[in-house]
Amino acid sequence: MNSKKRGPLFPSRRQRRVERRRQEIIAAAAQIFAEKGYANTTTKELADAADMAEGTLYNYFAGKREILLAILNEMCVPIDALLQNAQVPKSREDFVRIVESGLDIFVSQLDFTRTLLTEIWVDDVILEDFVIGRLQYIGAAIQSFITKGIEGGNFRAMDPEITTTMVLGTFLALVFPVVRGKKPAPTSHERHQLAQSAVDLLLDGLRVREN
Amino acid sequence: MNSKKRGPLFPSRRQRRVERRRQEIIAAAAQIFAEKGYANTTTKELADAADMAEGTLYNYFAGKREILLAILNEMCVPIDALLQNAQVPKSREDFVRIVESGLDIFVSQLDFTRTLLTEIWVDDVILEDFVIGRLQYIGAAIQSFITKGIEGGNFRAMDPEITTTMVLGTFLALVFPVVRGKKPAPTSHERHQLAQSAVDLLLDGLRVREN
Amino acid sequence: MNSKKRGPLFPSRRQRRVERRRQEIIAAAAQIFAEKGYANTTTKELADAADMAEGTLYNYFAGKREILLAILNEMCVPIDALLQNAQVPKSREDFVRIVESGLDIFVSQLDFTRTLLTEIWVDDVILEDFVIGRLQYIGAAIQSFITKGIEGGNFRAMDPEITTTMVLGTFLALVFPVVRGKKPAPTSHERHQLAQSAVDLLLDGLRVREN
Amino acid sequence: MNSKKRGPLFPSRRQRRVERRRQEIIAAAAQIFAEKGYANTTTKELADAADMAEGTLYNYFAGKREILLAILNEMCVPIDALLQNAQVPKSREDFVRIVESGLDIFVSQLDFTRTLLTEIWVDDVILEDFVIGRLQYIGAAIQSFITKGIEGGNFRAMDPEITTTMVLGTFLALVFPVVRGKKPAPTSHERHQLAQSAVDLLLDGLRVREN
DNA sequence: CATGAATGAGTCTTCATTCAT
DNA sequence: GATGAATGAAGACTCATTCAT
Repeated sequence: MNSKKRGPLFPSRRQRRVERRRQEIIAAAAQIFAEKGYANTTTKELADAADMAEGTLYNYFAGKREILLAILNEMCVPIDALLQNAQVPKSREDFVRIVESGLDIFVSQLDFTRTLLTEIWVDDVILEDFVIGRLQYIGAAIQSFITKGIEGGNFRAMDPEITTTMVLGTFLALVFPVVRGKKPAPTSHERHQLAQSAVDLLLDGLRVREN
Repeated sequence: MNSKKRGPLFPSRRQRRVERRRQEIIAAAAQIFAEKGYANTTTKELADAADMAEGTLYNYFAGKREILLAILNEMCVPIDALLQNAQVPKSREDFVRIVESGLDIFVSQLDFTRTLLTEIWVDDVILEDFVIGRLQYIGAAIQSFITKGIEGGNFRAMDPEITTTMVLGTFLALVFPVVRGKKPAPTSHERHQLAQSAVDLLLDGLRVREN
Repeated sequence: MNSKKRGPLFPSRRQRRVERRRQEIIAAAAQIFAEKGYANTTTKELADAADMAEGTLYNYFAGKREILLAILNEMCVPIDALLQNAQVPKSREDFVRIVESGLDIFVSQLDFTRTLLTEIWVDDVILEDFVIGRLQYIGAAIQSFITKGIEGGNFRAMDPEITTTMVLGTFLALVFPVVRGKKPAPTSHERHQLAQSAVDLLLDGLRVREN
Repeated sequence: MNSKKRGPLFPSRRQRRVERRRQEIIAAAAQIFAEKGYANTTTKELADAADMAEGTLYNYFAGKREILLAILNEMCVPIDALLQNAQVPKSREDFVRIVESGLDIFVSQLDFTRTLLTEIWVDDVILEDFVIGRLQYIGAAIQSFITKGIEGGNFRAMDPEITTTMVLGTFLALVFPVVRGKKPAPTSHERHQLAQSAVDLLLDGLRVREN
């Protein structure tokens, strides 16, 4: 068996080294991309940030764009894990927990987040490959949650789509100032409170219950 | 009176022609910038889109970046008009009307909107000059609205900041799919309904009133 | 007879107007060329300096280069007059007078002088057409002057060529700081003294006559 | 000791290679600049002359202008060496030797000389940085030489300034035709004779000593 | 594998000249 | 004749990618 092309289950020492190097590049690149945007970043800057020569980058990635795609793939790993594990929420606590987990992910890898949020406005492929499917998945989950609530007599008969939009938008708006460096990243505790407030507001609204 | 340098109230024929030409360039450029982003757009493409030679652009703008800034300035005119005229909402209807007006503006100049939303992730100057001040203004207005509601006993004592975030985020999330061409622009009627739903959801929440 | 193309002896009113306009352009252009050099001057600057639109220049000159050539032609008129009138000097006074006249010409049209002196280092055609012939003419005159002096027993048997070089070089070095704005233009009186000193030095040298 | 950043005393192989390449570029560029002048030379021409791609130039110089400045700096090295070593001349032989050395320098790097002489008419910075100081230094030395001669009773009481001008001008006029390709570069022997003749003429003048 | 010099297509910008008004 | 907007070729400079060492 060719030791150079063993599968990922038993990576050779070299393969592990390669993988480590790729991670270093990805981390360094995410930071620069986050600061200046993909198009305004030169491969020289990437190489410097990763502390290697420009040519070396090309031993690990086919080109600048592949580094970007690798960053976004990397970022999707924890997100997809969350999406897979998360059940459709059955209680307010469930809901809070999921929102909080999302915040955790986005905040714990701010550079990746900003890189993604920057590119989706410009790059159709990225939007398609990394965002749309997941948004639809999330949207479906939320809608299912709402629909069940309506059927169970707990929720008013709101348009599920606008509700979904509201949840996602709130999420985005929470992240934006942090990503743009206009607010410090919230601590773990603050993230919990943010998630609670947001879910609370979503469920019960602003107005006083008159009864 | 010197007809060549009349003020803006009585623009000479030449000045009107220049202004018209600038508008043509701005409109054409906004479309391209929206499609590909500022950094990925060449001046050649701008010129082609405006149906003129590359050099001609420079008779009307000092450079590529000035075209971008002109676009954003242009976009801010109706926004600022709305912000100036809008009173702090006193009723649900007020609130709906303002949200609806905002949607009107963003949707009626989608290219400008997308150009702005694309650049704020990357360009600190643009974020600072075109967005932050206005967001603070809007945020202050919303907070004032909420605070009054709380004082009047109509609103629950929510953190005004998270509420503001929710409003703005919802707004952003409503616009995003349209800007990215994933949804058709809503009709005037749809915009009204969207505004109503969003305000309704914000005020009363998702849950059934139990009384 | 075609009144539009009458010869120069009886210029029509229009032709005089054209000539006047050309002179205005030439004077304005010489100033700019002197300041920034031909290559660094734009036609826009020429037009502004001549207080007309860019296109108008082309009604009077075939192009930017023709303006330059016209300047140099203009400058040659008084020079050629001097060269034609000046006799081979017969006395020290003759010599002083000629040098002084040369200084007069160069100083009285400094912009033209600087323009010429700037371009001869770069432009072979200009060097050939405007300078070389005249230098040779001057050189021949000086040599004739020297040769006669030698024959008459008044001058030592110096190599006439080096002497010519010395005269011309002195002339150039006198003009340089003025042209470059490092010294004010000498007054008429100063020019006379300069000419006297230079001729004196040339004739009798630096050393004390020991007899 | 870090072999990559050793000082100039022990340049690493890389540093030597870089320096060699810079010298190649400088030599090639000086030739082109001399032929066409700085402003009329394109970076493409520079690259072709140096037998490399346009972009490669920018690995060694920050821009076109830096190449020009490097040329002039290069040219100043031997000049400054001469100026530092040369004593104020005490004898005719001293004087001849210095003039001859100057001719050697200018003639041995004709392209540099022409480049310099071309730009000083147009470029104030270059005039200031590369010429004026050195001219003043030379002028002061000549004046000192003359003053001493006057005090020692050997020289007539000429205005030292005009004498300085004459020396420098002669020098310039000697160089001009060679620089402009109108005369072949003088051989070493000819340079010696030129220097002798010039100094001789300067000291004793043209006229026969009558005693 | 690492390096970084070399490459040259591509970018933004300038400007001499033309031409419709 | 006068104007100045339009033109587009050309220029200085950048940068992703390649490849010899």
